Amino acid sequence: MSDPHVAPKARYDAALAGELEADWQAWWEQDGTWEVPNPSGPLSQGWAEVAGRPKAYVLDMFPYPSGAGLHVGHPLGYIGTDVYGRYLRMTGCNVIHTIGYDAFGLPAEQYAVETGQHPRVTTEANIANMRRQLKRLGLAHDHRRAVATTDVAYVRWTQWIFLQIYNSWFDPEQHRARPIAQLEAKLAAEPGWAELSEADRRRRVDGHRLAYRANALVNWCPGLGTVLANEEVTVEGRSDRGNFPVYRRPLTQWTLRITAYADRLLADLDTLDWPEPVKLMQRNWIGRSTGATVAFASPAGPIEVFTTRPDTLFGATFMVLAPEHPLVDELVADAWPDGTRAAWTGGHATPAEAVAAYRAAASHTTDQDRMSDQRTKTGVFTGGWATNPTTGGPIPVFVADYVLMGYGTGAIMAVPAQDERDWAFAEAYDLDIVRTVQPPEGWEGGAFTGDGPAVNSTRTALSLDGMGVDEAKATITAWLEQEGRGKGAVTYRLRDWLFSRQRYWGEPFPIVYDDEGLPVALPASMLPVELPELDDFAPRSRPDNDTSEPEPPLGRSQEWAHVELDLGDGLKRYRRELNTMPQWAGSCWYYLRYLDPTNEERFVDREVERYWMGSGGTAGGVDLYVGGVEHAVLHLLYSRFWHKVLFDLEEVSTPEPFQRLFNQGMIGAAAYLDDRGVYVPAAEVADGPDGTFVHDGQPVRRQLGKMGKSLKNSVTPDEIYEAYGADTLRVYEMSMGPLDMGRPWNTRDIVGSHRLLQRAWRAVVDEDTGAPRVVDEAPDAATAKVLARTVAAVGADYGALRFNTAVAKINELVNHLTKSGRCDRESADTLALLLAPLAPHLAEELWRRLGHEPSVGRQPFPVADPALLVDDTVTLVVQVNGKLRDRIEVTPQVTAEEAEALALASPKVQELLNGGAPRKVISRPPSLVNVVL
RNA sequence: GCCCGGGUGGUGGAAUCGGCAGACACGGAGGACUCAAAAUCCUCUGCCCGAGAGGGCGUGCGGGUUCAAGUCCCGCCCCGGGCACCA
Repeated sequence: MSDPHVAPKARYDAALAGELEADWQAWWEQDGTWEVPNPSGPLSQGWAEVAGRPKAYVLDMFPYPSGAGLHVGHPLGYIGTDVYGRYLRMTGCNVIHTIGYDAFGLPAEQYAVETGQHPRVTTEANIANMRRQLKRLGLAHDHRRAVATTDVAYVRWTQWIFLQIYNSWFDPEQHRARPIAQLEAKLAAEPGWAELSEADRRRRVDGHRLAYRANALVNWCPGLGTVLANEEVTVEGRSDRGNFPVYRRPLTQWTLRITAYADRLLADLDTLDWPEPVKLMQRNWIGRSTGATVAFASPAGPIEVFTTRPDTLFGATFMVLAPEHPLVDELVADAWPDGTRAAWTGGHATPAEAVAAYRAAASHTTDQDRMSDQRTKTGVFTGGWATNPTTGGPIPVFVADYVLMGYGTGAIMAVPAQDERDWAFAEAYDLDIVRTVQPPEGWEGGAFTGDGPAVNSTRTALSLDGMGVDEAKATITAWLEQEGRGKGAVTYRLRDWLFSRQRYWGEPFPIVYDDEGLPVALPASMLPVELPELDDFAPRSRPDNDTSEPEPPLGRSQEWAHVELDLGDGLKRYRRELNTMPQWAGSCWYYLRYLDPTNEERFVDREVERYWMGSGGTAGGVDLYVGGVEHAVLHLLYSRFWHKVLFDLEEVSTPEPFQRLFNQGMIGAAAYLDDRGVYVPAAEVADGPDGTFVHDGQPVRRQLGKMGKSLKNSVTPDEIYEAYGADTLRVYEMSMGPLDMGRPWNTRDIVGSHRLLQRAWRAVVDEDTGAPRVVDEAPDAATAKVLARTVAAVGADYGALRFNTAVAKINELVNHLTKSGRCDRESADTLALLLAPLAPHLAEELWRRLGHEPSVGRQPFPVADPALLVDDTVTLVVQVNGKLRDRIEVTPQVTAEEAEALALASPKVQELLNGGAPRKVISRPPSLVNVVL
């Protein structure tokens, strides 16, 4: 007796999907289906077959191997690039695609501090788990090329690139980096060089390198014995972990001279096919401002300011210095001078007292707080006066934290009439306001920042009155230059890149210090510099009042920190650099290592790099780079900077790394809170009445946002693999909406994608026997048309990353085949080919059962017969006054006159015309006629 | 506050060039098959009025341009993301 509960044995369900997905993944692996050859070197086997094809470099932003593993939001981009890469391969491209791991970083180190487990151990375990989860998706990656930034062989070349940067300087004349030896030769020819000591010469040269040491403020937390990242510091200025006080203190840090490249980083954005918002963010981040520097005379010497509005100089009625500005101490007067107004003193007896109190308060204010808007302006008078160079009159000098030491010169001339912040400060502190730009009639606001004729701007030989802003700027700048009081200048918001971290789990610097304390670069032959083994990763806690130098974890290993080396002048003792590089270092160049992952001679072979990064008439580089918009600035800017240095040094062939960038959206999810504000498992929430939500009989509140463990709304790919298989997950994620838009995850909807694959399977394969059920006949006329339309549309959609509409078109084809109840061979073959990029395991299986040799992924993508794309008749829409009134089937060749006649003859139109004549007829054959009454 | 996205049925979304709004899917309703159910297949499914034929309304809100607006322009509202008190 047969059990009626058992489904047909060859039905495409989760079990069968899981089985054939495992089989095909094993087959691909063994066959090397997705391995792609290089033009030369160890990976060049099979090159001859593909040499003539166009190349395509498809790249994902690589993941951090977190211990939490993946949720279904993570692989969205990876599936997108996989479908795209598979499609390109089927259209004849030589596609390179793989994925690696950005594996240095804080979480592994913190875990090590807590458990004593070596970060390498946890990192490798996490990578293994993530690799398993990703492999299950069936991505067409060349796994031979996968690298992790923590691989010793990879670290070696990260260090090597650092050495290239270190051993370079930026030549402002040629506007590019050049080897440091060329600078040395140039300096040696200058007078006075011979008199310098050896150490002074080195200091001179070091001052020009692209990697240099400078003092920078760090978040030092004695209680934890470590330096903290900004995100580890609370708004109250205490440590996230342990709630210890955190102090901003200067520390000698490695810094990369990215500002030298500001202009090129800005200009070359125009050559890139990137989303405009990302370009805009980079432009704003670089923040180029043009204006002038102006020197104001003061008893403490000239105070230099930068302004974008030199035309308003006559209206500068006071100056403001940042609390950290070095001239503040010299400006502070012994007593409040004559002319000091009550509001200026902050209630203190002397300027010194007032400034000291203000500075103390400012040092407790966090950056975040200082940057927050709408905060009332605070400040205090220094008791010092400066001279406005145009009017010659004295103006008071204030200290206020709305001026930042890190931007411009750390000092401003305040022009309240034309600057909103200065206006607010002037109002609060009873300062003079002089308009130098005439606001429009009826202006009632405060500061006027727009264009208008200059007023109140005349003094003996100089007058700006009546000029517009641009003319006034040019005139005053020329005057400043002539008087030697200033000159035209460009300032950037971009600052040099702080490149060292007081961490264990990062790349050690290939730098040692000699007995004079000067840095010496190790030769490339001594790379890699490996991390010392430590047993205890926990930093030593110190008392709060401890002011000794923070010591990075690498200092823990004394035998590592001190070495005896022969660096060309005999065996000597050196002290190693104890800082490590930031996580950004490894992610700056991984796309180059994918190209040539095992090369021991170079970071990437020249010929291999030229081939894969080569340009098709554009700036060149990676053909498609997909990742989250959260990397719009830092990673993408740092990476472009490294690439440009390597380009200048002729190590890579293109000026830009990523020709085309695409930001995939984030998969969000609903989280639910009960009336106590506690998250309840989202999977257990049911719909209540009137759009409300219920958990366990109690109403709960919905909150849309990210997916996360703590929000109790995480869905892992593993549960979806289990319930439907990987192909269903792929199809679902691609069908949810446009790839670049965020969208909520909804497990309920997946079944639709599963049913699509089931129906496709059922159209081709007999569910009872597993044999193909195709008829060896040509498709009927209607089917042939549907096929052609689908092929054309799906191909276009794949190529344009419109996967959601591609899925819809395939759905229509499958619906047609299901409805016709008959599947001819051409339809079946075509269906398998169309599905190959999207649902590759199912497509391989259909292809094999249809009697073909694998792999379907190596077949050419179908091309539609253009004759079948032309319809015999089209629907002519007939509107009266813009409203749809009738539809008429016409030939596509219908003329405007014919269409108009047909429309007017329509009974509907006749009825509405009611014997009269239309006022006007718009005829747009063959799609539309609009009759205007 | 500024900058960038977005707002279309019960839900996710489609409409790529100013020309039929709502493709496709989820959910829902009904039917076929079945002893019954699951699965599958078929039909319907924006809202309102109407027995029906049909009619009216409809893409966040208010205006405008146009023969014609989801799409273009002006002014608002709401949601999401980003940020720099940048002189």
